[in-house]
Amino acid sequence: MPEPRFADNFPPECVAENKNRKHEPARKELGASPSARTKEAQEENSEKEEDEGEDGQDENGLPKRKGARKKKVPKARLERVKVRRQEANARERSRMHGLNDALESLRKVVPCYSKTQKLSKIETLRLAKNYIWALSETLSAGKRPDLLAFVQTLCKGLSQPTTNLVAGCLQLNARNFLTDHNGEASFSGRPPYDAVYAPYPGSESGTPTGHGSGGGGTMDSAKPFRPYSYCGSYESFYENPSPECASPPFEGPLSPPINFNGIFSLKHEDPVEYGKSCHYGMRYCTVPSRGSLGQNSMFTVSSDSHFPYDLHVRSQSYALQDELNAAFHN
DNA sequence: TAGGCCATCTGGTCCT
DNA sequence: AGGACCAGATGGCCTA
Repeated sequence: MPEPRFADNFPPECVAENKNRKHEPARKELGASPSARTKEAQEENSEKEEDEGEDGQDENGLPKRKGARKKKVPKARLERVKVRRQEANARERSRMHGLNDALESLRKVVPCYSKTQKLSKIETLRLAKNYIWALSETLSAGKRPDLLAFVQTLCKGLSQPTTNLVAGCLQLNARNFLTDHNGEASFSGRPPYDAVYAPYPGSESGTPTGHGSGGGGTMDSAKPFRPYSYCGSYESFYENPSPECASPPFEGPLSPPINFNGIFSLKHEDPVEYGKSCHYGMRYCTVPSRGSLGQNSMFTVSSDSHFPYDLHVRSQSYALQDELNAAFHN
């Protein structure tokens, strides 16, 4: 039986969503952009100048010498050059659109995806790098992550606004965590599976509790709890001590990633798309490693939250939350 | 209004 | 020759 390849488990739209997608030429007709139009106008003008420049002046306003006169380029050739340039521009546009689509796919699988307030390109890449690193570290450790360490890794090198955004996301979803005596973060409350797939009883909009629906911080205890778990233990295969140093070496096919999205990230998106784009790791996390955890919530979110950008946390007295706040606001 | 972000154009380089 | 890729330049939009 062949080993499952990493990409096999990615949601198809994240792997090959653009494979067969042709950027329709109509998306932006050749030279249709304002910039293109001005450039074209410039080109036309320059061509006119060339045509009219037979006995005109050079760029310094001096009369052109006969010997310095440019060799006249056939108009057909000029046209051809112009057409080729336009085609090249169209290809370049298409290429950049593809790049942006890929980036958008990336946005959807890193923590804190919001349609309304997108991460910038550079922040998306940074967050993705940190995210991969944090997951790798978690896999290496072979145990549940320390929440604080995880989010600190996640926010390394991010701008303050992005850090705040991530903080908002994680604080909200951190209510799903409760710390044990070792300071480890354990999952509690709504399991990731339900968070991704299941409707939300008691929520008219079908919005997950705390996802801006004003759940009032009540935990949903109606659903049977499927504990968050690791899918297996992994050998440590990274040598670099910090994500800032270098990327970890690739040593062969890796197992699918654990889906931390279901725990950490807010998918500020309609549920269908959310499920489509972010569930890829869940199917590998079906073997419970612990029994059900308590329903205690470490965090509550006030009902007047305007998540994720205007987040108010009610239970300021909780220790872990204080830690998080301190970390995020330093 | 300055600064950040972005889309687009453009010319150069490399590869097929 | 032509396409892919890249980086610099430019202008538009948005926000603090």
